[in-house]
Amino acid sequence: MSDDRRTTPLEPEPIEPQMCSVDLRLQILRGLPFFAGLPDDAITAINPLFRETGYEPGEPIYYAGDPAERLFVVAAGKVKLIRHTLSGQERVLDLLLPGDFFGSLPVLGEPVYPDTAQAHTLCCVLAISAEGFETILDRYPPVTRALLAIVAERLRAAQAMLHQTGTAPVESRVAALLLKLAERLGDERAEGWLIQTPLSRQDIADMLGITVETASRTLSQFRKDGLIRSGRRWIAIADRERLAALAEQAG
Amino acid sequence: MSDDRRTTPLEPEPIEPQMCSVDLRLQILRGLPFFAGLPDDAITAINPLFRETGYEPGEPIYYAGDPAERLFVVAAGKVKLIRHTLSGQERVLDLLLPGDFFGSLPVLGEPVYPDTAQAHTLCCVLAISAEGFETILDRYPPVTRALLAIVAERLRAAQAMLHQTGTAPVESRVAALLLKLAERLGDERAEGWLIQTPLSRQDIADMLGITVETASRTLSQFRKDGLIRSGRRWIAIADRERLAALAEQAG
DNA sequence: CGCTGCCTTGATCTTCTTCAAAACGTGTGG
DNA sequence: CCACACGTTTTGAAGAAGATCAAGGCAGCG
Repeated sequence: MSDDRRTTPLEPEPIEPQMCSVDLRLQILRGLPFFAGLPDDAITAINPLFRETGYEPGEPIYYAGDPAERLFVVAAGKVKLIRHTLSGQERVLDLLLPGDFFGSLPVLGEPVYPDTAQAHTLCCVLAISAEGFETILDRYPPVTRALLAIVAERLRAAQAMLHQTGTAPVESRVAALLLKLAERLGDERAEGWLIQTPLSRQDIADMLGITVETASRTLSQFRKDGLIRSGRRWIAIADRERLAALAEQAG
Repeated sequence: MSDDRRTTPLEPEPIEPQMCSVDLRLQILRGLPFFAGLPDDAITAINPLFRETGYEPGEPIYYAGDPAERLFVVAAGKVKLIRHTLSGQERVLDLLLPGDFFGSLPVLGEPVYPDTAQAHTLCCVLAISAEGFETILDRYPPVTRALLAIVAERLRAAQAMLHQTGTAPVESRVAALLLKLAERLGDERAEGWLIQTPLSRQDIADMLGITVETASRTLSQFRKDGLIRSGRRWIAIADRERLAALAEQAG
Protein backbone atom coordinates (compact mmCIF):
# COMPACT_ATOMS: atom_id res chain seq x y z
CA MET A 1 0.00 0.00 0.00
CA SER A 2 1.76 3.09 -1.15
CA ASP A 3 0.82 6.47 0.24
CA ASP A 4 -1.68 8.73 -1.49
CA ARG A 5 0.20 11.96 -1.83
CA ARG A 6 3.22 11.89 -4.07
CA THR A 7 4.56 12.95 -7.38
CA THR A 8 2.02 12.40 -10.11
CA PRO A 9 2.01 8.87 -11.47
CA LEU A 10 0.61 10.06 -14.80
CA GLU A 11 2.59 9.42 -17.93
CA PRO A 12 3.29 12.47 -20.06
CA GLU A 13 1.49 12.72 -23.41
CA PRO A 14 3.70 11.07 -26.02
CA ILE A 15 3.50 13.90 -28.51
CA GLU A 16 6.27 15.89 -30.06
CA PRO A 17 5.36 19.51 -30.47
CA GLN A 18 6.42 19.21 -34.11
CA MET A 19 3.14 17.47 -34.80
CA CYS A 20 2.13 14.11 -36.06
CA SER A 21 4.14 12.56 -38.84
CA VAL A 22 2.57 11.65 -42.18
CA ASP A 23 2.66 7.98 -41.29
CA LEU A 24 0.91 8.65 -38.05
CA ARG A 25 -1.76 10.62 -39.88
CA LEU A 26 -2.57 7.74 -42.16
CA GLN A 27 -2.60 5.36 -39.28
CA ILE A 28 -4.99 7.57 -37.37
CA LEU A 29 -7.32 8.09 -40.29
CA ARG A 30 -7.40 4.38 -40.93
CA GLY A 31 -8.23 3.77 -37.31
CA LEU A 32 -11.13 6.23 -37.17
CA PRO A 33 -14.36 4.49 -36.25
CA PHE A 34 -16.21 6.00 -39.16
CA PHE A 35 -13.54 5.20 -41.73
CA ALA A 36 -13.26 1.66 -40.45
CA GLY A 37 -14.36 -0.28 -43.50
CA LEU A 38 -12.67 1.91 -46.09
CA PRO A 39 -10.00 0.51 -48.43
CA ASP A 40 -6.46 1.84 -48.08
CA ASP A 41 -6.49 3.77 -51.31
CA ALA A 42 -9.59 5.64 -50.17
CA ILE A 43 -7.79 6.64 -46.99
CA THR A 44 -4.83 7.81 -49.00
CA ALA A 45 -7.13 9.85 -51.20
CA ILE A 46 -8.88 11.38 -48.23
CA ASN A 47 -5.72 12.17 -46.33
CA PRO A 48 -4.78 15.43 -48.10
CA LEU A 49 -8.12 16.95 -47.17
CA PHE A 50 -7.04 17.12 -43.54
CA ARG A 51 -4.89 19.80 -42.01
CA GLU A 52 -3.17 19.22 -38.73
CA THR A 53 -2.64 21.63 -35.86
CA GLY A 54 -1.11 21.38 -32.43
CA TYR A 55 -2.51 22.96 -29.30
CA GLU A 56 -1.13 23.65 -25.85
CA PRO A 57 -3.13 22.58 -22.79
CA GLY A 58 -5.93 25.04 -22.22
CA GLU A 59 -5.67 26.53 -25.68
CA PRO A 60 -9.02 27.02 -27.42
CA ILE A 61 -9.61 25.25 -30.73
CA TYR A 62 -12.80 27.15 -31.43
CA TYR A 63 -15.37 29.08 -29.47
CA ALA A 64 -19.08 28.55 -29.09
CA GLY A 65 -20.77 30.83 -31.56
CA ASP A 66 -18.04 30.71 -34.20
CA PRO A 67 -19.30 29.76 -37.65
CA ALA A 68 -19.16 25.98 -37.89
CA GLU A 69 -16.92 25.45 -40.88
CA ARG A 70 -14.83 22.47 -39.99
CA LEU A 71 -14.90 19.04 -38.52
CA PHE A 72 -12.04 17.97 -36.28
CA VAL A 73 -10.52 14.68 -35.30
CA VAL A 74 -8.33 14.16 -32.27
CA ALA A 75 -5.07 12.62 -33.47
CA ALA A 76 -3.23 12.66 -30.16
CA GLY A 77 -3.88 14.11 -26.73
CA LYS A 78 -7.24 15.02 -25.20
CA VAL A 79 -9.77 17.70 -26.06
CA LYS A 80 -12.70 18.86 -23.98
CA LEU A 81 -16.01 20.29 -25.11
CA ILE A 82 -17.28 22.93 -22.75
CA ARG A 83 -20.16 25.33 -22.45
CA HIS A 84 -20.20 28.51 -20.39
CA THR A 85 -22.89 30.22 -18.41
CA LEU A 86 -23.24 33.97 -18.50
CA SER A 87 -21.64 34.11 -15.08
CA GLY A 88 -18.49 32.45 -16.34
CA GLN A 89 -19.22 29.09 -14.80
CA GLU A 90 -18.39 26.25 -17.14
CA ARG A 91 -19.70 22.79 -17.80
CA VAL A 92 -17.66 20.06 -19.44
CA LEU A 93 -19.90 18.15 -21.84
CA ASP A 94 -17.40 15.67 -23.16
CA LEU A 95 -13.77 14.63 -22.96
CA LEU A 96 -12.46 13.42 -26.30
CA LEU A 97 -9.69 10.94 -27.01
CA PRO A 98 -7.64 10.12 -30.09
CA GLY A 99 -10.01 8.90 -32.77
CA ASP A 100 -12.94 10.97 -31.56
CA PHE A 101 -14.33 13.67 -33.78
CA PHE A 102 -15.90 16.97 -32.84
CA GLY A 103 -16.80 20.35 -34.24
CA SER A 104 -19.24 20.93 -36.99
CA LEU A 105 -21.41 17.94 -37.52
CA PRO A 106 -21.69 20.08 -40.52
CA VAL A 107 -23.62 17.62 -42.38
CA LEU A 108 -26.41 18.86 -40.30
CA GLY A 109 -26.29 22.38 -41.41
CA GLU A 110 -25.62 23.71 -37.96
CA PRO A 111 -24.61 27.31 -38.52
CA VAL A 112 -22.39 27.86 -35.48
CA TYR A 113 -20.62 25.64 -32.97
CA PRO A 114 -22.86 25.09 -29.97
CA ASP A 115 -19.94 24.74 -27.58
CA THR A 116 -16.31 25.61 -27.12
CA ALA A 117 -13.51 23.12 -27.80
CA GLN A 118 -10.38 23.40 -25.73
CA ALA A 119 -7.19 21.36 -25.61
CA HIS A 120 -7.14 19.51 -22.33
CA THR A 121 -3.60 18.23 -22.77
CA LEU A 122 -0.97 18.95 -25.35
CA CYS A 123 -2.63 17.62 -28.45
CA CYS A 124 -2.70 17.24 -32.20
CA VAL A 125 -5.89 17.69 -34.14
CA LEU A 126 -6.81 17.02 -37.76
CA ALA A 127 -9.30 19.36 -39.41
CA ILE A 128 -11.34 19.03 -42.56
CA SER A 129 -13.67 21.56 -44.14
CA ALA A 130 -17.37 20.92 -44.04
CA GLU A 131 -17.45 20.64 -47.83
CA GLY A 132 -14.55 18.23 -47.88
CA PHE A 133 -16.29 16.04 -45.38
CA GLU A 134 -19.57 16.13 -47.22
CA THR A 135 -17.73 14.98 -50.32
CA ILE A 136 -16.47 11.98 -48.41
CA LEU A 137 -19.94 11.20 -47.12
CA ASP A 138 -21.38 11.37 -50.62
CA ARG A 139 -18.69 9.18 -52.02
CA TYR A 140 -18.56 6.53 -49.29
CA PRO A 141 -22.04 5.76 -47.93
CA PRO A 142 -20.83 3.40 -45.19
CA VAL A 143 -19.11 6.36 -43.58
CA THR A 144 -22.43 8.06 -43.07
CA ARG A 145 -23.83 4.93 -41.49
CA ALA A 146 -20.91 4.63 -39.12
CA LEU A 147 -21.20 8.28 -38.24
CA LEU A 148 -24.89 7.85 -37.49
CA ALA A 149 -24.08 5.01 -35.13
CA ILE A 150 -21.54 7.14 -33.29
CA VAL A 151 -23.79 10.15 -32.94
CA ALA A 152 -26.62 7.94 -31.73
CA GLU A 153 -24.30 6.42 -29.17
CA ARG A 154 -23.41 9.87 -27.93
CA LEU A 155 -27.07 10.76 -27.72
CA ARG A 156 -27.67 7.74 -25.55
CA ALA A 157 -24.77 8.71 -23.33
CA ALA A 158 -26.10 12.24 -22.98
CA GLN A 159 -29.55 10.98 -22.09
CA ALA A 160 -28.15 8.56 -19.55
CA MET A 161 -26.24 11.42 -18.00
CA LEU A 162 -29.36 13.55 -18.00
CA HIS A 163 -31.31 10.88 -16.24
CA GLN A 164 -28.62 10.38 -13.66
CA THR A 165 -28.19 14.09 -13.06
CA GLY A 166 -31.82 14.48 -12.20
CA THR A 167 -32.20 11.51 -9.94
CA ALA A 168 -28.95 10.38 -8.33
CA PRO A 169 -27.16 12.10 -5.42
CA VAL A 170 -23.74 13.64 -5.93
CA GLU A 171 -21.92 10.74 -4.33
CA SER A 172 -23.31 8.28 -6.90
CA ARG A 173 -22.65 10.61 -9.76
CA VAL A 174 -19.03 11.08 -8.83
CA ALA A 175 -18.60 7.33 -8.49
CA ALA A 176 -20.21 6.74 -11.88
CA LEU A 177 -18.06 9.40 -13.51
CA LEU A 178 -14.85 7.93 -12.15
CA LEU A 179 -15.78 4.49 -13.44
CA LYS A 180 -16.69 5.87 -16.83
CA LEU A 181 -13.41 7.75 -17.10
CA ALA A 182 -11.43 4.74 -15.94
CA GLU A 183 -13.07 2.59 -18.58
CA ARG A 184 -11.91 4.95 -21.29
CA LEU A 185 -8.61 6.03 -19.81
CA GLY A 186 -7.78 3.46 -17.18
CA ASP A 187 -4.36 1.98 -16.78
CA GLU A 188 -3.46 -0.75 -14.31
CA ARG A 189 -0.72 0.45 -11.99
CA ALA A 190 0.65 0.04 -8.53
CA GLU A 191 -1.67 2.87 -7.48
CA GLY A 192 -4.69 0.95 -8.79
CA TRP A 193 -6.70 1.61 -11.91
CA LEU A 194 -5.20 4.95 -12.83
CA ILE A 195 -7.13 7.46 -14.90
CA GLN A 196 -4.53 8.44 -17.48
CA THR A 197 -5.13 12.15 -17.80
CA PRO A 198 -4.60 15.17 -15.60
CA LEU A 199 -7.85 15.56 -13.69
CA SER A 200 -8.34 18.38 -11.23
CA ARG A 201 -11.17 18.62 -8.74
CA GLN A 202 -12.40 21.48 -10.85
CA ASP A 203 -12.57 19.22 -13.90
CA ILE A 204 -14.64 16.68 -12.02
CA ALA A 205 -16.93 19.41 -10.73
CA ASP A 206 -17.39 20.87 -14.20
CA MET A 207 -18.30 17.51 -15.66
CA LEU A 208 -21.03 17.00 -13.09
CA GLY A 209 -22.27 20.53 -12.62
CA ILE A 210 -21.28 20.71 -8.96
CA THR A 211 -18.81 22.91 -7.07
CA VAL A 212 -15.13 22.26 -6.48
CA GLU A 213 -15.71 22.05 -2.77
CA THR A 214 -18.34 19.35 -3.10
CA ALA A 215 -16.14 17.42 -5.50
CA SER A 216 -13.21 17.66 -3.12
CA ARG A 217 -15.25 16.57 -0.11
CA THR A 218 -16.69 13.61 -1.96
CA LEU A 219 -13.32 12.46 -3.22
CA SER A 220 -11.76 12.89 0.20
CA GLN A 221 -14.46 10.67 1.62
CA PHE A 222 -13.87 8.08 -1.09
CA ARG A 223 -10.20 8.12 -0.23
CA LYS A 224 -10.84 7.68 3.47
CA ASP A 225 -13.07 4.74 2.63
CA GLY A 226 -10.36 3.18 0.51
CA LEU A 227 -12.32 3.44 -2.73
CA ILE A 228 -9.74 5.52 -4.57
CA ARG A 229 -6.24 6.90 -4.34
CA SER A 230 -5.61 10.40 -5.48
CA GLY A 231 -3.27 13.34 -5.49
CA ARG A 232 -2.75 16.62 -7.20
CA ARG A 233 -4.52 16.29 -10.53
CA TRP A 234 -4.68 12.51 -10.61
CA ILE A 235 -7.07 9.82 -9.46
CA ALA A 236 -6.82 6.03 -9.38
CA ILE A 237 -9.57 3.58 -8.53
CA ALA A 238 -8.74 1.22 -5.70
CA ASP A 239 -12.00 -0.65 -5.21
CA ARG A 240 -13.96 -1.02 -8.39
CA GLU A 241 -16.77 -3.09 -6.94
CA ARG A 242 -17.69 -0.87 -4.04
CA LEU A 243 -17.49 2.16 -6.29
CA ALA A 244 -19.84 0.51 -8.77
CA ALA A 245 -22.26 -0.26 -5.96
CA LEU A 246 -22.23 3.39 -4.93
CA ALA A 247 -22.78 4.48 -8.51
CA GLU A 248 -25.95 2.47 -8.85
CA GLN A 249 -27.72 3.86 -5.83
CA ALA A 250 -30.98 5.45 -6.79
CA GLY A 251 -30.92 8.10 -4.14
CA MET B 1 -58.64 38.95 -19.01
CA SER B 2 -60.34 35.66 -18.48
CA ASP B 3 -59.99 33.83 -15.22
CA ASP B 4 -57.43 31.09 -14.73
CA ARG B 5 -59.49 28.23 -13.44
CA ARG B 6 -62.02 26.76 -15.82
CA THR B 7 -62.73 23.83 -18.03
CA THR B 8 -59.71 22.78 -20.02
CA PRO B 9 -59.19 24.80 -23.17
CA LEU B 10 -57.29 21.95 -24.80
CA GLU B 11 -58.59 20.51 -28.02
CA PRO B 12 -59.09 16.76 -28.04
CA GLU B 13 -56.76 14.70 -30.22
CA PRO B 14 -58.34 14.36 -33.65
CA ILE B 15 -57.86 10.62 -33.91
CA GLU B 16 -60.39 7.94 -34.51
CA PRO B 17 -59.66 4.83 -32.55
CA GLN B 18 -60.01 2.86 -35.78
CA MET B 19 -56.57 4.10 -36.72
CA CYS B 20 -55.10 6.08 -39.51
CA SER B 21 -56.45 5.53 -42.99
CA VAL B 22 -54.20 4.40 -45.81
CA ASP B 23 -54.22 7.87 -47.32
CA LEU B 24 -53.14 9.36 -44.03
CA ARG B 25 -50.33 6.82 -43.79
CA LEU B 26 -48.91 7.84 -47.12
CA GLN B 27 -49.26 11.46 -46.24
CA ILE B 28 -47.43 10.94 -42.99
CA LEU B 29 -44.63 8.93 -44.53
CA ARG B 30 -44.20 11.56 -47.20
CA GLY B 31 -44.01 14.21 -44.54
CA LEU B 32 -41.37 12.48 -42.43
CA PRO B 33 -38.25 14.61 -42.12
CA PHE B 34 -35.98 11.79 -43.16
CA PHE B 35 -38.05 10.78 -46.18
CA ALA B 36 -38.33 14.38 -47.30
CA GLY B 37 -36.54 14.21 -50.64
CA LEU B 38 -37.87 10.82 -51.71
CA PRO B 39 -39.96 10.42 -54.88
CA ASP B 40 -43.57 9.33 -54.50
CA ASP B 41 -43.05 5.87 -55.88
CA ALA B 42 -40.36 5.23 -53.31
CA ILE B 43 -42.78 6.19 -50.56
CA THR B 44 -45.39 3.89 -52.01
CA ALA B 45 -42.85 1.08 -52.09
CA ILE B 46 -41.81 1.70 -48.53
CA ASN B 47 -45.32 2.00 -47.17
CA PRO B 48 -46.14 -1.71 -46.84
CA LEU B 49 -43.14 -2.20 -44.56
CA PHE B 50 -44.89 -0.27 -41.81
CA ARG B 51 -47.49 -1.65 -39.44
CA GLU B 52 -49.76 0.65 -37.55
CA THR B 53 -50.98 0.39 -33.99
CA GLY B 54 -53.10 2.54 -31.71
CA TYR B 55 -52.43 3.19 -28.04
CA GLU B 56 -54.47 4.58 -25.18
CA PRO B 57 -53.01 7.35 -23.03
CA GLY B 58 -50.54 5.87 -20.60
CA GLU B 59 -50.26 2.62 -22.49
CA PRO B 60 -46.68 1.38 -22.94
CA ILE B 61 -45.35 0.88 -26.47
CA TYR B 62 -42.22 -0.89 -25.31
CA TYR B 63 -40.20 -1.16 -22.14
CA ALA B 64 -36.59 -0.30 -21.45
CA GLY B 65 -34.63 -3.51 -21.73
CA ASP B 66 -36.81 -5.08 -24.41
CA PRO B 67 -34.86 -6.29 -27.43
CA ALA B 68 -34.68 -3.39 -29.86
CA GLU B 69 -36.29 -4.85 -32.94
CA ARG B 70 -38.30 -2.04 -34.40
CA LEU B 71 -38.29 1.60 -35.26
CA PHE B 72 -41.44 3.61 -34.66
CA VAL B 73 -42.88 6.77 -36.09
CA VAL B 74 -45.55 8.85 -34.44
CA ALA B 75 -48.41 9.21 -36.92
CA ALA B 76 -50.83 11.03 -34.63
CA GLY B 77 -50.93 11.92 -30.95
CA LYS B 78 -47.99 12.25 -28.57
CA VAL B 79 -45.54 9.73 -27.20
CA LYS B 80 -43.14 10.16 -24.33
CA LEU B 81 -39.78 8.53 -23.74
CA ILE B 82 -39.15 7.87 -20.10
CA ARG B 83 -36.55 6.27 -17.91
CA HIS B 84 -37.11 4.91 -14.42
CA THR B 85 -34.94 4.85 -11.34
CA LEU B 86 -34.80 1.79 -9.16
CA SER B 87 -37.01 3.60 -6.67
CA GLY B 88 -39.78 4.01 -9.22
CA GLN B 89 -39.15 7.68 -9.85
CA GLU B 90 -39.35 8.53 -13.52
CA ARG B 91 -37.70 11.00 -15.81
CA VAL B 92 -39.21 12.14 -19.12
CA LEU B 93 -36.43 12.40 -21.69
CA ASP B 94 -38.47 13.50 -24.66
CA LEU B 95 -41.98 14.24 -25.81
CA LEU B 96 -42.55 13.18 -29.40
CA LEU B 97 -44.98 14.62 -31.93
CA PRO B 98 -46.36 13.36 -35.23
CA GLY B 99 -43.46 12.88 -37.62
CA ASP B 100 -40.95 12.09 -34.88
CA PHE B 101 -39.36 8.67 -34.78
CA PHE B 102 -38.23 6.65 -31.82
CA GLY B 103 -37.30 3.15 -30.77
CA SER B 104 -34.43 1.22 -32.12
CA LEU B 105 -32.03 3.47 -33.87
CA PRO B 106 -31.37 0.04 -35.07
CA VAL B 107 -28.82 1.02 -37.49
CA LEU B 108 -26.65 1.36 -34.49
CA GLY B 109 -26.83 -2.18 -33.39
CA GLU B 110 -28.19 -1.26 -30.02
CA PRO B 111 -29.32 -4.56 -28.55
CA VAL B 112 -32.11 -3.32 -26.24
CA TYR B 113 -34.16 -0.16 -25.90
CA PRO B 114 -32.48 2.17 -23.44
CA ASP B 115 -35.76 3.70 -22.31
CA THR B 116 -39.47 3.08 -22.16
CA ALA B 117 -41.93 4.53 -24.68
CA GLN B 118 -45.41 5.37 -23.50
CA ALA B 119 -48.42 6.91 -25.19
CA HIS B 120 -48.95 10.33 -23.69
CA THR B 121 -52.24 10.91 -25.48
CA LEU B 122 -54.38 8.67 -27.60
CA CYS B 123 -52.08 8.00 -30.50
CA CYS B 124 -51.31 6.11 -33.66
CA VAL B 125 -47.85 4.76 -34.31
CA LEU B 126 -46.23 3.21 -37.38
CA ALA B 127 -43.64 0.51 -36.82
CA ILE B 128 -41.00 -0.99 -39.11
CA SER B 129 -38.60 -3.83 -38.42
CA ALA B 130 -34.94 -3.03 -37.99
CA GLU B 131 -34.11 -5.03 -41.13
CA GLY B 132 -36.78 -3.28 -43.14
CA PHE B 133 -35.41 0.05 -42.13
CA GLU B 134 -31.85 -0.92 -42.90
CA THR B 135 -32.99 -1.93 -46.35
CA ILE B 136 -34.38 1.54 -46.86
CA LEU B 137 -31.17 3.14 -45.64
CA ASP B 138 -29.11 1.01 -48.02
CA ARG B 139 -31.35 1.82 -50.92
CA TYR B 140 -31.79 5.56 -50.36
CA PRO B 141 -28.60 7.18 -49.10
CA PRO B 142 -30.16 10.61 -48.56
CA VAL B 143 -32.35 9.08 -45.88
CA THR B 144 -29.29 8.20 -43.84
CA ARG B 145 -28.04 11.75 -44.17
CA ALA B 146 -31.32 13.20 -43.03
CA LEU B 147 -31.44 10.80 -40.14
CA LEU B 148 -27.95 11.81 -39.12
CA ALA B 149 -29.00 15.44 -39.05
CA ILE B 150 -31.98 14.64 -36.84
CA VAL B 151 -30.02 12.55 -34.39
CA ALA B 152 -27.34 15.22 -34.19
CA GLU B 153 -30.01 17.81 -33.49
CA ARG B 154 -31.33 15.69 -30.66
CA LEU B 155 -27.84 15.32 -29.31
CA ARG B 156 -27.47 19.07 -29.24
CA ALA B 157 -30.78 19.41 -27.47
CA ALA B 158 -29.77 16.85 -24.87
CA GLN B 159 -26.47 18.60 -24.27
CA ALA B 160 -28.17 21.96 -23.93
CA MET B 161 -30.51 20.44 -21.39
CA LEU B 162 -27.57 18.90 -19.57
CA HIS B 163 -25.84 22.20 -19.38
CA GLN B 164 -28.91 23.96 -18.12
CA THR B 165 -29.69 21.28 -15.57
CA GLY B 166 -26.32 21.68 -13.99
CA THR B 167 -26.17 25.42 -13.86
CA ALA B 168 -29.57 27.10 -13.84
CA PRO B 169 -31.98 27.32 -10.89
CA VAL B 170 -35.34 25.59 -11.05
CA GLU B 171 -37.22 28.77 -11.84
CA SER B 172 -35.21 29.32 -15.03
CA ARG B 173 -35.46 25.72 -16.06
CA VAL B 174 -39.23 25.70 -15.73
CA ALA B 175 -39.46 28.90 -17.75
CA ALA B 176 -37.20 27.47 -20.45
CA LEU B 177 -39.18 24.26 -20.59
CA LEU B 178 -42.48 26.07 -21.00
CA LEU B 179 -41.09 28.12 -23.84
CA LYS B 180 -39.66 25.06 -25.54
CA LEU B 181 -42.96 23.23 -25.27
CA ALA B 182 -44.89 26.22 -26.51
CA GLU B 183 -42.65 26.48 -29.53
CA ARG B 184 -43.44 22.93 -30.51
CA LEU B 185 -47.04 22.74 -29.35
CA GLY B 186 -48.15 26.31 -28.94
CA ASP B 187 -51.48 27.57 -30.15
CA GLU B 188 -52.64 31.19 -29.99
CA ARG B 189 -55.82 31.45 -27.96
CA ALA B 190 -57.78 33.73 -25.74
CA GLU B 191 -55.90 32.20 -22.83
CA GLY B 192 -52.58 33.12 -24.40
CA TRP B 193 -50.07 30.86 -26.08
CA LEU B 194 -51.61 27.56 -25.14
CA ILE B 195 -49.51 24.41 -24.91
CA GLN B 196 -51.64 21.97 -26.86
CA THR B 197 -51.26 18.83 -24.84
CA PRO B 198 -52.39 17.65 -21.42
CA LEU B 199 -49.59 18.64 -19.07
CA SER B 200 -49.76 17.86 -15.39
CA ARG B 201 -47.44 19.28 -12.75
CA GLN B 202 -46.08 15.78 -12.48
CA ASP B 203 -45.19 15.81 -16.20
CA ILE B 204 -43.32 19.07 -15.80
CA ALA B 205 -41.52 17.75 -12.75
CA ASP B 206 -40.52 14.54 -14.54
CA MET B 207 -39.12 16.45 -17.48
CA LEU B 208 -36.89 18.51 -15.22
CA GLY B 209 -36.01 15.99 -12.57
CA ILE B 210 -37.68 17.96 -9.78
CA THR B 211 -40.61 17.16 -7.48
CA VAL B 212 -44.30 17.84 -8.11
CA GLU B 213 -44.41 20.23 -5.20
CA THR B 214 -41.57 22.33 -6.51
CA ALA B 215 -43.13 22.38 -9.96
CA SER B 216 -46.46 23.45 -8.51
CA ARG B 217 -44.94 26.19 -6.37
CA THR B 218 -42.98 27.56 -9.29
CA LEU B 219 -45.97 27.58 -11.61
CA SER B 220 -48.16 29.17 -8.95
CA GLN B 221 -45.62 31.92 -8.61
CA PHE B 222 -45.51 32.38 -12.37
CA ARG B 223 -49.27 32.66 -12.42
CA LYS B 224 -49.31 35.22 -9.62
CA ASP B 225 -46.76 37.22 -11.57
CA GLY B 226 -48.91 37.08 -14.67
CA LEU B 227 -46.41 35.09 -16.69
CA ILE B 228 -48.73 32.20 -17.41
CA ARG B 229 -52.31 31.04 -17.10
CA SER B 230 -52.96 27.50 -16.05
CA GLY B 231 -55.45 24.99 -14.78
CA ARG B 232 -55.83 21.31 -14.32
CA ARG B 233 -53.45 19.70 -16.79
CA TRP B 234 -53.05 22.72 -19.04
CA ILE B 235 -50.74 25.72 -19.26
CA ALA B 236 -50.73 28.80 -21.46
CA ILE B 237 -48.03 31.41 -21.70
CA ALA B 238 -49.19 34.94 -21.03
CA ASP B 239 -45.97 36.92 -21.10
CA ARG B 240 -43.42 35.46 -23.44
CA GLU B 241 -40.79 38.14 -22.97
CA ARG B 242 -40.59 38.08 -19.21
CA LEU B 243 -40.58 34.30 -19.24
CA ALA B 244 -37.70 34.30 -21.71
CA ALA B 245 -35.81 36.71 -19.49
CA LEU B 246 -36.28 34.38 -16.53
CA ALA B 247 -35.15 31.42 -18.61
CA GLU B 248 -31.86 33.04 -19.45
CA GLN B 249 -30.81 33.79 -15.91
CA ALA B 250 -27.52 32.15 -15.12
CA GLY B 251 -28.24 31.52 -11.48
C1' DC C 1 12.54 29.72 -0.53
C1' DG C 2 8.74 32.18 -1.63
C1' DC C 3 5.15 32.17 -5.35
C1' DT C 4 1.16 30.34 -7.48
C1' DG C 5 -2.06 27.00 -8.13
C1' DC C 6 -4.52 23.08 -6.30
C1' DC C 7 -6.68 20.88 -2.65
C1' DT C 8 -8.94 20.54 1.90
C1' DT C 9 -11.87 21.71 5.73
C1' DG C 10 -15.17 24.27 8.49
C1' DA C 11 -19.36 27.27 9.28
C1' DT C 12 -23.31 29.19 7.48
C1' DC C 13 -26.99 29.86 4.21
C1' DT C 14 -30.08 28.74 0.38
C1' DT C 15 -32.62 25.79 -2.33
C1' DC C 16 -35.12 22.05 -2.99
C1' DT C 17 -37.06 17.78 -1.02
C1' DT C 18 -39.93 15.36 2.10
C1' DC C 19 -43.91 14.73 4.79
C1' DA C 20 -48.54 16.02 5.65
C1' DA C 21 -52.99 17.79 4.82
C1' DA C 22 -56.43 20.29 2.66
C1' DA C 23 -58.92 22.29 -1.52
C1' DC C 24 -60.25 21.89 -6.03
C1' DG C 25 -61.99 19.84 -10.71
C1' DT C 26 -63.72 16.20 -13.35
C1' DG C 27 -66.14 12.51 -14.39
C1' DT C 28 -69.32 8.96 -12.50
C1' DG C 29 -73.31 6.81 -10.86
C1' DG C 30 -77.34 7.47 -8.60
C1' DC D 1 -79.02 17.27 -11.88
C1' DC D 2 -76.69 16.35 -7.64
C1' DA D 3 -73.35 14.21 -4.75
C1' DC D 4 -69.54 11.51 -4.21
C1' DA D 5 -64.86 9.76 -5.26
C1' DC D 6 -60.60 10.11 -7.30
C1' DG D 7 -56.78 12.27 -9.17
C1' DT D 8 -54.57 16.76 -9.45
C1' DT D 9 -53.03 20.86 -7.43
C1' DT D 10 -51.86 23.79 -3.64
C1' DT D 11 -49.79 25.17 0.67
C1' DG D 12 -47.24 24.73 5.02
C1' DA D 13 -43.51 23.23 8.05
C1' DA D 14 -39.43 20.69 8.83
C1' DG D 15 -35.29 18.59 7.10
C1' DA D 16 -31.27 17.57 4.06
C1' DA D 17 -28.19 18.16 0.38
C1' DG D 18 -25.24 21.32 -1.79
C1' DA D 19 -23.69 26.01 -2.51
C1' DT D 20 -21.26 29.79 -0.77
C1' DC D 21 -17.98 32.18 1.98
C1' DA D 22 -13.65 32.03 4.24
C1' DA D 23 -9.15 30.19 5.67
C1' DG D 24 -5.40 27.41 5.66
C1' DG D 25 -2.20 23.65 3.81
C1' DC D 26 0.63 21.36 0.41
C1' DA D 27 3.06 20.57 -4.01
C1' DG D 28 5.72 22.05 -7.70
C1' DC D 29 8.34 25.73 -9.92
C1' DG D 30 10.97 29.71 -10.74
